[in-house]
Amino acid sequence: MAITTRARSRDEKRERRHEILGATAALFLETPYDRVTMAEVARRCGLAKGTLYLYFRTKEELFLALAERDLELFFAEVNGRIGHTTPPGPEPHDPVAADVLGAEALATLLVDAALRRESFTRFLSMLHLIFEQNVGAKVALAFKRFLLAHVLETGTLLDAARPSLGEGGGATLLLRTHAFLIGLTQMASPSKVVERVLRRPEMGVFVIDLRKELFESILALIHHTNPRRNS
Amino acid sequence: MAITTRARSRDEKRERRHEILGATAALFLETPYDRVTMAEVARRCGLAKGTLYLYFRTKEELFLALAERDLELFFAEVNGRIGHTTPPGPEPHDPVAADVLGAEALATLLVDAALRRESFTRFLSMLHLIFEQNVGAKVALAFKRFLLAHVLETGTLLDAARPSLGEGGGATLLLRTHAFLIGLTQMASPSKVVERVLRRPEMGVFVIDLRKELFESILALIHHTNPRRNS
Amino acid sequence: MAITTRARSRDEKRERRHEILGATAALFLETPYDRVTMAEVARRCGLAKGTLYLYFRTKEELFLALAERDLELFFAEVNGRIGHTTPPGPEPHDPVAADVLGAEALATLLVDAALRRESFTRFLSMLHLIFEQNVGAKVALAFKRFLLAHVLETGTLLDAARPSLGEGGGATLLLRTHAFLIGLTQMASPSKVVERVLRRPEMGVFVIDLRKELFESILALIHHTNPRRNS
Amino acid sequence: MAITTRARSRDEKRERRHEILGATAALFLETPYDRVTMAEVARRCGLAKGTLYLYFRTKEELFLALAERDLELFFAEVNGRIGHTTPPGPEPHDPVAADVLGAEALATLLVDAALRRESFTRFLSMLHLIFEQNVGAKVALAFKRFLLAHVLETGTLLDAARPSLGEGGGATLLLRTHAFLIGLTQMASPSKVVERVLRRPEMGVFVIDLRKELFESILALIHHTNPRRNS
DNA sequence: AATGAATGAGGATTCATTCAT
DNA sequence: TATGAATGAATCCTCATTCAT
Repeated sequence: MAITTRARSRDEKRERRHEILGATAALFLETPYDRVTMAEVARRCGLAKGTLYLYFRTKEELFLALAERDLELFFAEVNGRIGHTTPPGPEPHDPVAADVLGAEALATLLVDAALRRESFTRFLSMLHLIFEQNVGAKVALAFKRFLLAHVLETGTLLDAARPSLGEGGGATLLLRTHAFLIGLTQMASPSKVVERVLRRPEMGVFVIDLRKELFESILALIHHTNPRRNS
Repeated sequence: MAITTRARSRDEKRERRHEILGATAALFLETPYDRVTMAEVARRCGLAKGTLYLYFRTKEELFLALAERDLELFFAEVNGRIGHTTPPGPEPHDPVAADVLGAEALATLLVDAALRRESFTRFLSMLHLIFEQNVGAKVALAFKRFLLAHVLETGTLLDAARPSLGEGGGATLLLRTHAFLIGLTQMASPSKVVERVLRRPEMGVFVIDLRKELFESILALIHHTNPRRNS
Repeated sequence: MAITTRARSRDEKRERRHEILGATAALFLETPYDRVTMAEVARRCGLAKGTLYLYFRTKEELFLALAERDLELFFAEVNGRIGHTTPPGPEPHDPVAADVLGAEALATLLVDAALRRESFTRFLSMLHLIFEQNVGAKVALAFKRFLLAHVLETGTLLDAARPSLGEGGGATLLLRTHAFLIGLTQMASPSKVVERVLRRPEMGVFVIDLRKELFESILALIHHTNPRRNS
Repeated sequence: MAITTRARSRDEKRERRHEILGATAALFLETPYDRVTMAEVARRCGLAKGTLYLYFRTKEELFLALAERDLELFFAEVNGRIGHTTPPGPEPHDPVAADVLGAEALATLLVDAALRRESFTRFLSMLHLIFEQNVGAKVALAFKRFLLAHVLETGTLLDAARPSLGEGGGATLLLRTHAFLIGLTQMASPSKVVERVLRRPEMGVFVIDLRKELFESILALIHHTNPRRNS
């Protein structure tokens, strides 16, 4: 696993950066955020601790970069699938003629994109924690700008594909999806201790089918975001 | 503020416990969870550090107790207001005859109860973090049982007051509300750094009116949880 | 060496503080400042690292406290010996009648006080280095005030004992002594490597008799500080 | 500023060495010694870190070389001005007939040479710190020999120009000047924190006019170094 | 019941130096 | 000669928890 070659070219460096992100993501899936140590990340990469700091200036920036990567994949998938939406067949449940994208299709799309990578949801719910730690204003700003650009872009695509969401409805839906995703994840991916507790039969109520819950809730949000729906 | 007397009787001890919880809550509202130290909690109470451990065996138990207290208040308020619901006047927007509790009234009720104490939402969103740290199985089980009892009880009350939620719909609605509340809180109560970033005009999209967002989303969930609604 | 008892009373704590200072001084005499680690200091005291931080908030404060202790002893000795100065016998070398304290006596006094503790001079020459590191404005201010008070007090005593120094001449002399002491110490107490180099016969010029150099230089300063001397 | 060409010839290499020294000096004037990093030095030169090590084997050697450069300039200036000393006019203040160089002229000369380059004094006071770190015996020896040669040479010139200093008095005066310079510099060029503290009105005693102090003290030393003076 | 001194494991980060290219 | 990616040792400080009084 030890890395013998030096990342000299721009591509090699990008590759190495990628490796670090990969190792971090893998580790993070096994361990809570503040138990993830830079030392262990380095060990997993076969790199020295100091080397990590050539690629990421702080632990927080490393995790932020990881979040960016996953967010990018998320938005890319959403965008891609909006583009490939099947033509506007008649859709009884959705009376607005221009809605290329049916409510259920949209919900499915968002759920799929959100749950494709297990790490994605964990990162989302860690973001605020990271921001409370050692993040400079500059980095925070850059991250939020990155997020903003994506939310606006994808939001606009959603608006176009489903006008019944209303002006800016796409962005709003994305944010609400985000919020719900965070909340559900925290309930659905419990710590070791809680997991054991939830195995007891009486705790069935707390055991959540993340996909199903997310789907139904997003569907509800989609319907509700359409103010004209019930008229 | 210094406490000089010993808490001898059961009541005095309960009282002291209460004081500790109050000080912790106040401190937690000013500081991120992992910056809240037992030393500072003790200082605020006018107690010695060691004394805290007479009342709570670990930091996590202290916070769990705090969460319990707030959850109890939350459920009490919800229960109380369900009980006082005005009689079943005709409600055009809600065709199910037996629904004593209108959708908007229910949403308002939940939002009010959730947002009454500022600390409540912060605790909810910290729960998973606490559980990932230093909580014994016993304590975790106790807490979840406590929560379960309340969810079932209040869920049943909701089912009765609004049959259109369907069997078990009340509990489900509570859990979904919980999830959404967590997610929204994290988005709506940013860290110092993020807060400054969000003051920029272009970041308006990310600035959230917690009450409004919560209300609309819960409303959507209520409507959607009622499968018979559109028939 | 391990410390088993807890320093409970005010006196015991003062004693423990003292022990820490002692261990630090001893260590500092063997090792350059930035090789002195808190871990080693703790080991020498038989204390845990964390315990040090109960008595000193940072490494810098520890060293500043050490400097204060030595400075206090220095000024105490100077003050004491000024007080005990022999009565104003006729002093051919020093024509100013009121000068209770002869030039050579004064120089001897200062040199003795300065060189009594080996650590003293090393601290003086480290002070600026410490201040360039991790010292808060508050602590810096406190230290300088402490120093100021002593310089003024002892300066005034000197003025009284030797009016020919002129108004404020005592304080000036102290500061110049300080400066010369720093410079000479750095030349006279070389590092291991330099020490070996200076053993070579040709390097004799660089080998300094600290006491003699200091004495002669201070004497020169005393004479010069007296503007009336050559009239 | 980036350096693109390779230094091939001996002259080009000398030139490059010079550039590195210049950049280091500039940086050192802004930053305390142990905050000066090789990385930053390299950045300022427009060179890679590794390249520095082609010219200087360690950080300490780099600083030592810098000190040498400044010392050479210092001695050159002193030597030059001794040579240009005005012929032995009658000098009332200095009765020794052969003294070509008046006491005040000599003091002025030394002060001018010492304070011409701001970096000089800072280097002097850093020397001991550097020697306590990572300097090999060989390098230390070389440096001390360099210094020795200059001290002896200039000392001899001084002895000749001012016989009243006594045999070897020139060298002694140089060393004492050195010592005083070091001490005063540390008192007169405080760190950021201390600087702010010293702005307070009550701290006036500690604010030093380096040139004036140095001049007066050197003058005192000159007078005192002349044992025949008062006969 | 209350105290608070003592503990000590734990982790991020820096930076001089090396060496493969 | 020049590069700069990689190294990894080295260290300060925090803080939940314990336990002797």
